[in-house]
Amino acid sequence: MSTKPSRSAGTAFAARVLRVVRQIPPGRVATYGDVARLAGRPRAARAVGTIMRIASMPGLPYHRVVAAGGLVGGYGGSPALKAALLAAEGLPIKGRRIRRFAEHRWAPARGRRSGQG
DNA sequence: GTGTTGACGCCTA
DNA sequence: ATAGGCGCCAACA
Repeated sequence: MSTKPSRSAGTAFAARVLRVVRQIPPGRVATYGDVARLAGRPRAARAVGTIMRIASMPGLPYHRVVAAGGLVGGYGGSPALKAALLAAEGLPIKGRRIRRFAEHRWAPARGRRSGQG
């Protein structure tokens, strides 16, 4: 096994980021900072955006990753689409922001992994 | 190895 | 609420 990770969006951090995003359930959202933190790099919120843009995989709810404060943030293609997707999941989108963001903010299962298969 | 860019975060005016 | 600036990390030329 290689002692060094792969490059080009194949880093361990990138894999962790995708893993976290995949855990975000419908109707909930997490911030780039939260994903970065859960991925092991609490200061890499910006890098999270970079990774999602590069290592984007089909099937992952990238639209559920928003900026701090409940701001919808950016999105590949069109931020408006991101807001529309969130609104379609029942989130109270107000312009470029989510109302009562704290109540819709997602948190990973603690103690045990929710992944049961 | 260096410099620039970017789906960010927080502070200050 | 709006605008400007600095710091952080990873990908890319």
